[in-house]
Amino acid sequence: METAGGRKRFRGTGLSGESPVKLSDVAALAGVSAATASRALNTPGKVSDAMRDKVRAAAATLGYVPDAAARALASRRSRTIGAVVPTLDNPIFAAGVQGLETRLEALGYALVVASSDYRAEKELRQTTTLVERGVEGLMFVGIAHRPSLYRLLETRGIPYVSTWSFDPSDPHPGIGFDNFEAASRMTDYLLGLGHRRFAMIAGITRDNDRAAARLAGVRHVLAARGIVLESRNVIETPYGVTEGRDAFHTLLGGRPDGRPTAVICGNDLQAFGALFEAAAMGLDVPGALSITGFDDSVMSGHIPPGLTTMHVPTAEMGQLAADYLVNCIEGRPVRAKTRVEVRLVVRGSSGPAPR
Amino acid sequence: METAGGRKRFRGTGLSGESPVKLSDVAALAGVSAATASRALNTPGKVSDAMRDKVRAAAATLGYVPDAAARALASRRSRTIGAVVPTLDNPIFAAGVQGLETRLEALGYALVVASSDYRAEKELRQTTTLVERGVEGLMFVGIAHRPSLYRLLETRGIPYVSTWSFDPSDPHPGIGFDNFEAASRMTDYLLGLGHRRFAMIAGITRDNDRAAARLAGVRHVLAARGIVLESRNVIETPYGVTEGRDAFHTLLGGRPDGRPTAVICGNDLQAFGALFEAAAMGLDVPGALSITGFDDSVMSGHIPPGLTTMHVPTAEMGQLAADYLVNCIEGRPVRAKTRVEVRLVVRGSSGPAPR
DNA sequence: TTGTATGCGTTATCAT
DNA sequence: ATGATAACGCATACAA
Repeated sequence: METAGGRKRFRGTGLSGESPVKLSDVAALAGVSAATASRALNTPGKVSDAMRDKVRAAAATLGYVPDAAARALASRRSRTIGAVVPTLDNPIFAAGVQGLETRLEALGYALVVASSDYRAEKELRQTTTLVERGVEGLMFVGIAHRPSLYRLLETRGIPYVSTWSFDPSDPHPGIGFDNFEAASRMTDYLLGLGHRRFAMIAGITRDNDRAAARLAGVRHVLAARGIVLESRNVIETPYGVTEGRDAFHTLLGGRPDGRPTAVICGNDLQAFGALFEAAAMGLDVPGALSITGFDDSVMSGHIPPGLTTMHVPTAEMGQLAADYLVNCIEGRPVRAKTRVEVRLVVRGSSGPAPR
Repeated sequence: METAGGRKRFRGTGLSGESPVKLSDVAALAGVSAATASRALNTPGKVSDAMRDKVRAAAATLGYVPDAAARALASRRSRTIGAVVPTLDNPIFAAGVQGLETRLEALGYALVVASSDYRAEKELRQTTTLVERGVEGLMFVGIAHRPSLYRLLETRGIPYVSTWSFDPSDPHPGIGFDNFEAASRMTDYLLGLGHRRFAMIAGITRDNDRAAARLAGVRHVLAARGIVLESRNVIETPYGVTEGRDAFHTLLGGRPDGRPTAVICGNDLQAFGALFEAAAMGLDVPGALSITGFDDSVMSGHIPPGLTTMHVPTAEMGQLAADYLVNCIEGRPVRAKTRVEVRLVVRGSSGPAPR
């Protein structure tokens, strides 16, 4: 099966040759068997010191780079984990992925990312391709996933974690916080300030349990006080500054009386938009009304008058996700559900209700 | 070589069994050979329609998921490309990665990301691990890389592109713009407004050609007009709002006379910081001085009084990088160097120099 | 069009 | 401690 004339060339893609130096070459140069070379490189403890050095030297001089595919096939380990996030365009998720990557890197794992565009269906597809690609663990955002996603993972015994949401009643592993409770806390805070007329600029709740829980949390607390969040005072719109701005305008425009005195936003971007539009409309914040955000992104503390928001430890969740997954993979004990701390950060955008 | 009693169990990591359904199982169920099953799944055109359907049905009922490692080993194709960026914490890079991922997804490739933390040494390490992991192409940010990085890639014939920088004299493939020229243009604009006293808040120039080129561009244009950018008027600091704010304070603080009338920032985050600090210091922008940014991030158009900045098509660069790499990999013709358009966006933060 | 046989580079199992 | 050798699951050149 030898091509006439010698070695077969690898030119599968018409590109110049990839490094043909394989483990057996290293072994040959070192004058040992491939098995020993493999051991010397991967489990140095299992060979003599002289052996180890000899093989390492040979590998170095040859510029040997192991083939991950072959290694994965033989060992059934890819040392790769996947993350499926709504989008990296939201800095909040980007930060989480950064935290995940940093930790994984330290643990010797690579990270492959895919985006779902906030759609459960696409999330499922992306997950499938990641699984095909042999990831050993997966991180998701939120807990609202297609049932078949869980089936796929559980069938194959692939560890996974949801982040951003913590729900004791959810049977799946997760690292996050209770969005409902956090939103409730925010609402309580505003009620304590004397606000009674509320509006909410929420994220799109479909396929997004965080957005839904935040809206529900606000509704719940208000209802408990006998305050109904009328539908005309709730706008669902994508997370974004422009969207927040438009929503705020719609909410407050042409309604001199009965205006809300507190506008709760589903995330900081929307809140920034609300803040900007309020300024454009000549509405004093927090004098005429209070505006709050969610996530505590970098700008929150800087934008005048400072955005009252809920701090979320995004990078930490990513890091914890990395630890959780790697521990699972490597057979160490893990806690299936971890709750992270969120913290209400009061800044200038909120204040006592105008009387 | 059959373990007594039957099938061997895969329990390499102590986890529950991964899907034992392999291509040969599908083939068996369909009553064909593995080769045909492979063809039916991967190159449907090469088998009869009946065959195709039969195999697909079998694969579906068995829940077959191909093993990427085996496939990669046999085909010498991983259908994975890598990206090494300074950090995803900078939304600008996150957006680029998002553009890359979206396009790759459409092209049937997966993306593995790694971060360099703005350090060339780490970038090299990360690249090496990505290469070991079998990526077929690589995207980088900037053109200042370790020489051995290029050697590694060229030795193995792995396609790569740099983004964010365009330098005709650089012999490597790239998609980006001329940071020097862009910074020059910004400076020209300010000169045209009558400014003569300049300061710059630059990014850390070490290992960062973009930051260095932007600073150099400003210096060059000013020098051509006989204006020297004194060192006390230049601060190198990490990209960030707080850093920009601090730098601005240092630059403008305790110097009532001879103050710069134009502060050019290396990126938008720094410019936001400058803007906020100016407000805090009671300095009117653009009345007392002009402030400019770079990148045109989402907030630029919203933050009062609007940030004059250089628009950079981040997502587009990511998308073009995807196209470039995939075309290389699949043997299609490519243009090694692509220049993208940047555009000066004039907003409220800049205006005529105070007399 | 379909089947057969081999090889991909590494790890792991068994001897020695 | 080291060596021989069989998987690992799939793709592909070649034969039919």
